[in-house]
Amino acid sequence: MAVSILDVAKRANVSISTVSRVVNRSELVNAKTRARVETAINELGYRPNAFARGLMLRRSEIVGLVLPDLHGEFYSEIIRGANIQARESGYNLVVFSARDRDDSQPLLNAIQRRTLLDGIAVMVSELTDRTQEVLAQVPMPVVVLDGDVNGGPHDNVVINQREGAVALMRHVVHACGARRMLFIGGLETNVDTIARYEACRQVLAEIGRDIDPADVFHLDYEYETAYNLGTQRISDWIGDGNCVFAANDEMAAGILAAANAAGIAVPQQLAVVGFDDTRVARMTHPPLTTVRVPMSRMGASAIELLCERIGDMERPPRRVSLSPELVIRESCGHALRV
Amino acid sequence: MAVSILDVAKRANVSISTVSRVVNRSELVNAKTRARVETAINELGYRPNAFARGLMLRRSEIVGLVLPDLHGEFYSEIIRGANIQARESGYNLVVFSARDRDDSQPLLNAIQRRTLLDGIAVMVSELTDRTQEVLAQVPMPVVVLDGDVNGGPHDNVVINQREGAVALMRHVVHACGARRMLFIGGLETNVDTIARYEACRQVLAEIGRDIDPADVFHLDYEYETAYNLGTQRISDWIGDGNCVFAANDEMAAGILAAANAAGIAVPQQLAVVGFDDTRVARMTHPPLTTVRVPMSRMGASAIELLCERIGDMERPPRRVSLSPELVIRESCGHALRV
DNA sequence: TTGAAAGCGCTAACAG
DNA sequence: CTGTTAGCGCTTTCAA
Repeated sequence: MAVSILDVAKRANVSISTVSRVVNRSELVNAKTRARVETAINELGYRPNAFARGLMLRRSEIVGLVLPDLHGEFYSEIIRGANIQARESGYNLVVFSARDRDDSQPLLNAIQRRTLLDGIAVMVSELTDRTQEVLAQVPMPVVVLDGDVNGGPHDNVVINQREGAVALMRHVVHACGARRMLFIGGLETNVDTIARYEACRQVLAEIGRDIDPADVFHLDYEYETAYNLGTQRISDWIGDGNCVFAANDEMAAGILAAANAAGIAVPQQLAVVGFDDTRVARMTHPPLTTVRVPMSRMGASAIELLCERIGDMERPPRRVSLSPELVIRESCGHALRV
Repeated sequence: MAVSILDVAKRANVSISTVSRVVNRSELVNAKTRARVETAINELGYRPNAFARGLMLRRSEIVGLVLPDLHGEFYSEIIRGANIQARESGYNLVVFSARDRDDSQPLLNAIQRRTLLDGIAVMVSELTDRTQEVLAQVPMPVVVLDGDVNGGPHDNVVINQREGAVALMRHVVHACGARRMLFIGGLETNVDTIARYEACRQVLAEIGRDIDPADVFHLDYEYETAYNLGTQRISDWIGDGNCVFAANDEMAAGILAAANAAGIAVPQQLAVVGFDDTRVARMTHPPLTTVRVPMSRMGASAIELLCERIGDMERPPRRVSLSPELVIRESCGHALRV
C-alpha cells in the first residue's frame, strides 16, 4: 500500500493538516515544522493521492482534445501544440478521435461516462445540428476548434480561412493569371472545404468568372485519391490559365505526382496550389504554393482558452481568430523562391 | 452541484449500496428494483464521480504514453495506434513528450507528481543508464517501447530493426549491386540509428566490404538537414554501385530532392533508400524503397501490453517483437512497381 | 436481495 | 501556527 498523508504525519510528529499545508505550498507553516515534514515526505517517498485530492478539489488537471481523426500531419501538429500548451498550463492532455461520421453518440458517451476531465476542446469539421446538440450536453467546459459556431455558448478558436483562401486566390488570379479553376475539396459538408470553395468563387467573381460545376470534386483529403483522380482527368485540365486548387497539400501533392507521371509541366501547363503548408508542401516538385495554417497554434490556443475557462467559469465566451498566411513557392507560375 | 449517488438512492427509494450495485452491473439486484434505480439514474442524469470511484478502486482507466517527441508522422502514427487500442481496452490515453535530451528528470516529475495514471508506456530512443534508473523508479506499471532493454523488469515492445535493415541491405547489395554505402543517421546514441548502421556494416561485411567512416553522417532525422547535406556533398556520391541509406524516409526524401535539384538521376547515378515507410515514401520521385515499420501497431501493442499488465500485476514480463517489412519501390535500381 | 456503516486519502473550515 | 473534525462520493464487507 502506498504511503499516505497519515504516514507522513506520524513520521513528522504533526497532524495530517500540517502535512497537507506543506504539500500545498501554503506558507502558513513554520519553517522548522515544514522542514521536518518535507524530510518525512522525501524519506517516505510520499505522493499525494490524486483521487482523494480530486474528490475534494473537483479538479483532475486533465483536459481532453477531440479530433475528427488522428491521421496525418494536420492533426498531429494540433496535438503537439495542444500538448505543449496543456503542460504549460499545468494540465495533462487526453486525446480522442471522433472518427464516426455523423454519429457523435459514441463520442459523447466516451466523454460523459465517468470522466475525470476538467474540460474538453472539440474540433468540429462537420458542423451539423446534431453536433451542436451534443456539444450543448457536454457536462464540462467546452472549447470549439475551427467550427464556425457564431454566438455559440462556447469559447471558440477559428482559422480565418476565408482570408487565407482569398489571398491565395488573388495571387493565383492576378499574379499568375489563372482563369479556369479546378477545385478539389473534401466532403461537401466539411467546413474547411466550404470556406475554401467560397473564397474560390468569390475571387473568380471579382474578375467576372465562375467555376464550372464539372470542375469541382469532393474527395477525402488523401494523397492517393487525388492522385487517382489526377491520373484520370488531368489531360482535360491542361491549359494556360488553368489552375488546380486542392483543399489540402496532400491532395495537391497527389495532383502534382499525377502531372509528373503524365509528363505535364507544372506550372507551365497547369498550375497547382494547396492548403495548410504541411511538410509535404516543401517536398513536392515543384514546391507548392499554399496557405500556412498555424496548426500547432490552433491546438495551443484551444487548450489555452480551455484552461482559462476552467479557471474562471464566469468569464464571457471568447473567440480567438488565427490568420493563415500565403506561402508562395513554385507550383503556380511565379517562381519566387521561399 | 452534480447529482450524486445519494440523490439517485432517494429518488428510487433504495440505499446507496443498491444504486452502486446497479451501476456496477452486479446482477445481484432484483429486476424490479434495478428498473426503478435505472429510471432514477436516467431521469437525474446521474454519472458516478470518477474521483470517488478511483479512490476506492484505485484505478483511473487512464494510461500514459511518453514519446521522445511529437513531431512527424512516426510519432503521430504511434499515438494513433495507441489511442485506438487504449479505447478498445477501456482506457483513455494521455500523451507526454519527453523532449529534453538526456535530462529525464522533468519527465519523471511530471509522471510521479500526483498522477492519476494507471500505467505508462515509454518510448525510449536514447537508452542511457540514467534512463534505466528513471524507469525503475516510476511507481506504476511501465511498458518500454523500442528500447532494447534485455531482461529489463518491464514489459517491452521492440521492432526487429536489425532484421528489416538487413533485408533492405541485402536487397540493395544483391539485387541492386550496391558496393559503396553512404549512411545518413540520427544521433550516434539513437538506438534506431545504431541498429540500422550495424545492419549496414554487417551486410557489407558479407560481401567483403566495409563502409568508409567519411561516408557516415549523423544528422537529426529532418528533411531539410538531409537536403542541405545532399546539396553540399552529392556530387561526391555519384557513381555506379553507390547507394545512400538514410535512417528515415524524410532524410531520404531530402537527399532525393537534392539529387533532383542537381540533375542527378536516381537510381541510375545514385541509389537511395529510406526507412519507416511513412507517407512521404510514396510521394517522392522516384518512390522510395524502404522498410515498413508498423508504427501504429507499435503504439497499439505497447498499450495492449500495458493494459494486460494493469489487469494482472503478477504476470511475468513479456516482450513483443514486431517485424518490419521490405518495401521495394523505384529509388534503388530494381523498378518493381509496388 | 437489500441496508447500514466503515473507510479510501485528502482538503478546509473552525478551534485553540 | 497547528490540530480536530467533518465531509467529498463511492465501494464493500457484514448483517438482517
